[in-house]
Amino acid sequence: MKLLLVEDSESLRNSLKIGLGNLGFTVDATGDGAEGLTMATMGSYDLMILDLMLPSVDGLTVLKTIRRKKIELKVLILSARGETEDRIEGLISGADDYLAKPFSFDELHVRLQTLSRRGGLVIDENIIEVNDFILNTQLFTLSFHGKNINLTPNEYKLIECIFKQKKLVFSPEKLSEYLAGQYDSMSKNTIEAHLSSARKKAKAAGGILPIINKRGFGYMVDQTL
Amino acid sequence: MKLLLVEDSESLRNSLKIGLGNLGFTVDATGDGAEGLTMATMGSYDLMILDLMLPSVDGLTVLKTIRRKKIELKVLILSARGETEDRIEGLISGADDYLAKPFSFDELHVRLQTLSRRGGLVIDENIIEVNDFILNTQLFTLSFHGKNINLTPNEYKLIECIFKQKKLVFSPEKLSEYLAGQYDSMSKNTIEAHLSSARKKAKAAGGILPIINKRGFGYMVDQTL
DNA sequence: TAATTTTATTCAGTAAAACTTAAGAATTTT
DNA sequence: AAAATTCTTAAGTTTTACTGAATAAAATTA
Repeated sequence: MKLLLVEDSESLRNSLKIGLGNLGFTVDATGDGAEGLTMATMGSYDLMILDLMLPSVDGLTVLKTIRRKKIELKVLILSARGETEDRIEGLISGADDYLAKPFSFDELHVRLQTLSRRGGLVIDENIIEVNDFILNTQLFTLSFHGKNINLTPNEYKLIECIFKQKKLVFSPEKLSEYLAGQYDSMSKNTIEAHLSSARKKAKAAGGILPIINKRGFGYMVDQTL
Repeated sequence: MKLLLVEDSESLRNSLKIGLGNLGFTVDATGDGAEGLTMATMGSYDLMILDLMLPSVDGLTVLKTIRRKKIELKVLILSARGETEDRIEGLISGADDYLAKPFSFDELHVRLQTLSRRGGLVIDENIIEVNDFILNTQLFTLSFHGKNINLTPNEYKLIECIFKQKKLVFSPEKLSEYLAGQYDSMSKNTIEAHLSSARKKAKAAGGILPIINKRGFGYMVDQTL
């Protein structure tokens, strides 16, 4: 699933690139309208995120050109000017969706999902979503609201194991076996320490890791949220 | 057994999600008609619970689209408008069943069972039902009318032991052995205390724990109810 | 119905499970 | 080999559960 990101602001561009990467998109990015246009023409992208405010060539012009050239591409417009005027003109010009700045990463995520579903595209089967946490089992990353959470291998494995089967309770023994392999094991406390560390990191990213303990039974995904 | 829940009201959606989860369904939920439609198309669901009143796309439209696309899916319609008019139009449009709001969780449960039986689907072999109590031996949960009852490990084990064999009387000694293992035991009174606590919790959830004492022999499922 | 026995409940002390933090060991990277 | 990261263990803390004694409530029997 290839995505082209055309966004002036370098900081936003970079953070979006990482966040969208975690969502399973292959992201190319540029801050220049003209360059974005040639990239859209040359590369075979499925989706495009297009800022209206751009140097060299204006976003609307880029969009109009793309549509004129009949390039098959879902375009999501991004704009700092939240006015209706822009919205309408943009959509008329052939945008598939519109998002006004400032926006949350989750909002963008939902829009992209809708866009790609509408087009019959599958984003990625390696993504597990729980609450607003996104686990990428191919990149081995966990993110929250587009923000990366840096996990150690064992922390990652724990979360993967639990996230993969949302309706199962994993006893510490099971988890230990999962982490250490069949012929080795680690203490219950080690599991606890890893989980604690992972929870701390999730908290630092602004979220609460949706893994709860069922005292006496084990750990599972928090279904109540 | 995958179930798709499309319901506008967030509170109802969440409580249904938990309740249906306890019944052994794997539940995905959304409040948006368009999203529900794409989910139904993409994911391989066995059952769908569909509210008629929805934002973006109307429930009936969703249903008609699903039938037109020949998606194999049992659909149960939910509606706040209890009118016959709707009922008929909905059923004609291809719904498999219809439930008018407000409804009890048990009513919904029965309908779903009927639907899944008709379709040759097995809900879950990890569910033990006694009266209106539902014990999920995979999630280690007990619920009553869709309401969760939080049990401690020993309380859970007691109920599991007794529920699993509805026609057997378990002496306190048997139960003690079941809880503590072969080489340890607990006093008769301890068993009584756990049971008492569990009964209290069940009562707080609005029900009466269907476990009775056969004086001089032990405990068993209450068959009279 | 009063006395007796059995079962239920409550409560408080004790025990155990889980969480956190920190520090040293093991591993990997540079 | 040094540095950095990660893993494991231990210890302290907090939370939750278990247990048994005391008491209350039922059921049985006399």
